[in-house]
Amino acid sequence: MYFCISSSISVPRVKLFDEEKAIQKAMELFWEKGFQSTSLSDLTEHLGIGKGSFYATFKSKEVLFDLCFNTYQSANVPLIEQLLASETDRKKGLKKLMAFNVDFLLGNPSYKGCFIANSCSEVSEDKSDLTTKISQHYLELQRIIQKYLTSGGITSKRAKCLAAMSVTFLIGMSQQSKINQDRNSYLDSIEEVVSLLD
Amino acid sequence: MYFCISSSISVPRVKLFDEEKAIQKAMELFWEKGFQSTSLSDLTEHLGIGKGSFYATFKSKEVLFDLCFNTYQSANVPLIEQLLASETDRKKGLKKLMAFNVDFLLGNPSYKGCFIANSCSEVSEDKSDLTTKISQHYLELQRIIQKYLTSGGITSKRAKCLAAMSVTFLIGMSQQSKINQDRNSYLDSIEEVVSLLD
DNA sequence: ATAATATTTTACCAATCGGTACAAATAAAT
DNA sequence: ATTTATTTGTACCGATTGGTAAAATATTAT
Repeated sequence: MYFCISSSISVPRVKLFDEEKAIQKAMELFWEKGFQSTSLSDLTEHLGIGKGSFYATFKSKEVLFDLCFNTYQSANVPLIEQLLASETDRKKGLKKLMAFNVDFLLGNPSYKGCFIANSCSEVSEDKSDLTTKISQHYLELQRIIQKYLTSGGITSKRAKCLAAMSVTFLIGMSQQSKINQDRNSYLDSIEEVVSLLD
Repeated sequence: MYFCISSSISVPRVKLFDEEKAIQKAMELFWEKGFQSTSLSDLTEHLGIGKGSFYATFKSKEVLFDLCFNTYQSANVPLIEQLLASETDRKKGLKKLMAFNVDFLLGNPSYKGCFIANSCSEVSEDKSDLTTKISQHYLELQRIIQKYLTSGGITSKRAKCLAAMSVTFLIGMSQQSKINQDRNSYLDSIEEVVSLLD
């Protein structure tokens, strides 16, 4: 005698596309075109899936954008920390970070700036959550740089100012890189900025 | 004896709305929302005119945007030149320019950054003319600052670097101001930047 | 093979997009 | 007041927007 409690459970077909890779692709598209200018058609076409699959896996365009934001952020922050940790000389470290940013911005020919810096242009009165996410990202970035400088012997107050200034400068390069791709000019500017650590 | 060639010329009604003021209003709207996110309905509603009048006076949304760009630019460049000219001490002058920019960015509660810096986010592969316009604006701004510094005794090479760095920093503040309105933080950063002139 | 179940495609939704055509309204000159 | 030129508001255009519903498809367990 069997106690067969709802025995007929069938496991159906598995997902045919890799969700992680889809987010990655979506991120690249949002990165290149921005949130507003990226249409559902753009997304489904670029991801190679239909609308039904899109809304079945990601609830909406905004939710997917949020996922992309998180993906970008969680990939870049450790990169920055690691980059700074690899250089004990504080001036060289900050310079390396900024030069890396230039390579990052001018590396691919699409000139799409930085995903998060670009997102500053997508904020509106009804997207306060995005605003806070961006804000917190830059606060974290500033905190990382500040900590790096203070641990190098710079006073806390000055390190905070220099870190804030660096973040602003990095954002500036991100935005300006869409217009001006003069690599040497950026490197010269960086040289000036880091000379503040002399 | 008269030579009356086509005598029956009637002068019709005059325009009912001030085109200049309309451009001004449109500029504020584009400034606040960006080009893409500003719809024709937004424009006609905000300008208080119908669609017919809109396309009769301005050929298209893009043409109007171009007019707004020119208006903004031709209003701001002289302001910057005048501001620098009013201060002989170079460090104080640069500081005044940047502090003015902070006031400008944080002055109104809409947090809409700088019209031109915002426009960097509107460029796409089919808008190369906008790209060049923005590029030329920043080159001019850089040239103004560079000239200001060289005439103050700074070497040409260094003045160029400092000017480029200043422009990047100004763009950074413009973009960041949409997210972070910590006025004192910006002022501290400015203090660091201008200390390069010591 | 068949049943079960998740996925994907297709068709469709109302709303809005930028832009056009045209008739009604209006003001100046006669 | 009529004519004339021009601007104006209204209606409308096809295309596209983000999003939904359900039918069709594919895959696995039985």
